[in-house]
Amino acid sequence: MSDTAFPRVDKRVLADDGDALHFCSTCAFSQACLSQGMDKSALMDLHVLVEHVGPLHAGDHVFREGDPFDAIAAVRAGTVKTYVIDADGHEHVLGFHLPGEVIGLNAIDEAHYPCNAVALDTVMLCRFSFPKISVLATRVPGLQQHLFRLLSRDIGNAALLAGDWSADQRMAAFLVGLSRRLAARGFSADRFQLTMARTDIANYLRLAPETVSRVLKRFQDDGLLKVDRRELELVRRDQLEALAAPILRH
Amino acid sequence: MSDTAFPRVDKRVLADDGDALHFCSTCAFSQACLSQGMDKSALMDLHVLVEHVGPLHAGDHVFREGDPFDAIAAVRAGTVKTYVIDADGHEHVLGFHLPGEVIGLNAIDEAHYPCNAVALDTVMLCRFSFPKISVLATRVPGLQQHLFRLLSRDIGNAALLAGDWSADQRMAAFLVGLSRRLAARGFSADRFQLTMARTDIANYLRLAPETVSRVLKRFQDDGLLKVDRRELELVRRDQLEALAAPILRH
DNA sequence: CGAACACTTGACAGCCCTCAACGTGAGTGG
DNA sequence: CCACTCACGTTGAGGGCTGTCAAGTGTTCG
Repeated sequence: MSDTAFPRVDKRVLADDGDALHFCSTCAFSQACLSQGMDKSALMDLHVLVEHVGPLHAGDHVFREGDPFDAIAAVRAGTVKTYVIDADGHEHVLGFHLPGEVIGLNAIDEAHYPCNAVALDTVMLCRFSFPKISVLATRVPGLQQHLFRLLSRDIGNAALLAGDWSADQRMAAFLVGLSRRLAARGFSADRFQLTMARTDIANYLRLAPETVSRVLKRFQDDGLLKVDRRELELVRRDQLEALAAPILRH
Repeated sequence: MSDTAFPRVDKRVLADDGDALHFCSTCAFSQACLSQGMDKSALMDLHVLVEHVGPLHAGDHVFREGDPFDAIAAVRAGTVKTYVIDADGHEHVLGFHLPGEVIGLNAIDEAHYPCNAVALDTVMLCRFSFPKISVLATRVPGLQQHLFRLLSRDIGNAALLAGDWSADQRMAAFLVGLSRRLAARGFSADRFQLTMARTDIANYLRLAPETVSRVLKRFQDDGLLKVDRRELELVRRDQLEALAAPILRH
């Protein structure tokens, strides 16, 4: 049996935060609740539906490839890495998921998780039973629409790094993308911690770890950024944006 | 104004094929209708909803990047290529869409099509207004579930070619994938026509057109396949599958 | 028949991977 | 407090895959 947080029975449930109208302000569904006209009764239904899971610690798995799919989850705190191991034993990182982002959407089709998900630091999750949220979505059009949009967005995101970009472009796009997503959640856009190892970045960008090191060093030598271990400061955001522009497309 | 089939008013509507219970046997939604327990009344609703568009001819656009999104479409016949033009003017092919497959799903999030879609040969489409099919999906859980699965599947597909695979692996995965999809629609798995140019394949696999030529030639010299212009025969499917295995993953 | 286009073939170079060695910081036990 | 260990990260040298450039061939269409 996989030692994951989802299939296990003894998941830790925290029910102490938020009331019916203001719970999960950092949640991926809060915007849907507030803006798409979800009424008080629907909000209560979603509140009852959610299970708060965590804290998970670095190295803990949320789910593993092949686990039966029964729930999606919104990251509330920390970073989750999704990845697969290919036939040659090499790791491919599919994505890093920050607070407010949803994992598990790519499992709907096959009814099994097609990848692994692991916590990179201390992670808190909101778990949504997919059968239950689907039923709720039929009664709450705003929620259905939000799910459609989340799924649609992931299609675009998955295609972003598929191009044959240079190592510099990939690294710039990664850093700028990270910065934008952090900023959207209220974190600093110019100074932040890399929660993942160089090897993880390399496996995400499809580069060798050595190349990641070299590019970061060159970016620093060129004054584009300052990097100290996993501490990062974007100095010349404009130049990084310019490098990343063909990938991020806006 | 874009000269596309969707936004235009004068789309050709064909209502001559199929009755209420058997229409669109090649349609991407037929499985949903039949297997997910869609009742007769729901089927009628879907029948009323669909608009048959076409025939489009090679070079005709279904939609263009930036067009306002209002509908998804199932390919009924022919091949549709989706692509974007990057800041440097280079074309990136996002995918080739065969009969039974759905285009436009990646447009839901931004409410505008994020890419272009063009017919590679004579194409017939089933157009579904997205607002309307969404409403119908709230009444027909099987349809909602089918839409979720279609979206989820595209996330996985978009990630397939993202790895740093060799030219041989990419080409093998492309051919095997094409063969499987054609076979699933009742076409021959071992002999088929490439409906796209070498350049299109190259822009899809992120290779140079010259590399596509060279790999195809080498595959032919090694007895893996026979290729004559756009006519293709897979001779050693097992070896191609082996090459593609790490990418296709099953 | 000529032009445009798609495709093929060849020579060469560059980017990045591989392999190897070294440096560094955190945690551990003495 | 210090030596040790180990994972992580950096730096250097060399080579292979594939892109680029160029020229040539074949086909379609006006």
